[in-house]
Amino acid sequence: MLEDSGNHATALPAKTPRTARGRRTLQLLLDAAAAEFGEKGFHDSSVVSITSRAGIALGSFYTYFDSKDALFRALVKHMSATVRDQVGPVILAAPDRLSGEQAGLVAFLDFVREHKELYRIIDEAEFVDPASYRTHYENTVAGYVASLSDAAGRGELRADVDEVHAWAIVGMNVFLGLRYGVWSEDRPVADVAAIASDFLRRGLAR
Amino acid sequence: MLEDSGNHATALPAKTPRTARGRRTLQLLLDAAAAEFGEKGFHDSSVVSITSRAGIALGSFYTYFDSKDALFRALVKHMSATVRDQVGPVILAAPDRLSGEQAGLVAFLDFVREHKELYRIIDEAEFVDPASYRTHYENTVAGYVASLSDAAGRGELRADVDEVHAWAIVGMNVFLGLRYGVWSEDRPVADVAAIASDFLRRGLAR
DNA sequence: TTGAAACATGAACCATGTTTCAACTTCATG
DNA sequence: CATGAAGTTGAAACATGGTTCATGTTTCAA
Repeated sequence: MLEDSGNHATALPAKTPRTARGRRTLQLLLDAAAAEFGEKGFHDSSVVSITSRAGIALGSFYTYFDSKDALFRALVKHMSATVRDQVGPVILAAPDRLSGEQAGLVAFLDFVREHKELYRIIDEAEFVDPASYRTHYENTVAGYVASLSDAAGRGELRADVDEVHAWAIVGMNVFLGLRYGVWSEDRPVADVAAIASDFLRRGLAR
Repeated sequence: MLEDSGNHATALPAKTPRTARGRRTLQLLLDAAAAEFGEKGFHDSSVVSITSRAGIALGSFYTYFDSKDALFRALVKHMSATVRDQVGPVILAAPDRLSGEQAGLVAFLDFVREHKELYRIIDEAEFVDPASYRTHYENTVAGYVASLSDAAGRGELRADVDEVHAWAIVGMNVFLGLRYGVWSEDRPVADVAAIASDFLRRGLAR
């Protein structure tokens, strides 16, 4: 999925508001930006349009962010963390890694359907902020490698699990999210997850 | 992989050159654009920079393309077709679908390592030309669904292959290409393909 | 109540980059 | 080798949109 283990701290904007009014304005800005970037992408979005959508003045933007780039980066980290917080616990709660993966995929697809702007934003980070894009996936995969190794150690799956498997699974999940979450909802989330999970179960069986 | 079955015809620029000089200039432009877009992405690339890299005058650009967008679109279709032409035959030449997939992945990873700009360009199409991005992958998957069904019909793999499998495989290949083709060459192409292929073989076995 | 810090405003500034165009050169062909 | 079509040129027109700033308003602790 899309969770990573990046530091939460730097996800906050450089200029933390000190009053209730400030916090409200910041939230308006973040919501407007998520909608704007999700609809039009980074470059076709403008600070003018974001602030007008948020119902605040153009100049106020720079009270909260140093630049349009900084806002985008903050948003990427924020969404990245949100997905992780939504999906991570579901995987952990399962009795074993493989059924956890299935439950996690369900949670992920549900989340994506509720937040279709996720992909536009995360994917565009490849161009706006390449380093964090790469880090995002490397962290995600690192998490998979660790938990797959653990599961292998417990005898839940084949002993020779490899980093290649982890990248394959992440790629699979990302594309299933794009197709069955963002582009169309023509198949029930549970069905997609069941097929993917069965595929994975066989592929990783002892 | 990234091949699609889109029409070759529209991949050509609107203004086809009529002389040898024209064809040479067009090629200079396409090469310069691939390098430029690959390095800087669509928005940080400029027509000025592309033409200067190609060693031609700014104004000449509009002899060959109606706009910067049109050039980008032409390039996406061109690269898309190139990958398909490189990988497709390799898959076809194999004795069965599963070993074809392994050989195809090897060919794909080799190609990506030689053309690291591929991802920057194809992926950015999601923002510059969303319709063709989606079409690209839908066509790719449609090809997979067809050939997997055929293979299932021949008894090479499980009878209940689904579109979900195809999306999973495509996602897997895309991410393996990104990680082991573009980002790092720390593992031999053959090893990556062998692991992925074994994974797939088990997942799709009868 | 008060004053200093936080926040809000939007016109103006500024940098960048796409596209046009009219004058010019090279090419292909009868 | 003459002629029109194809291709070339780069300065200038044009458009866009990020960022700054001087001024005004609101908040909140003392």
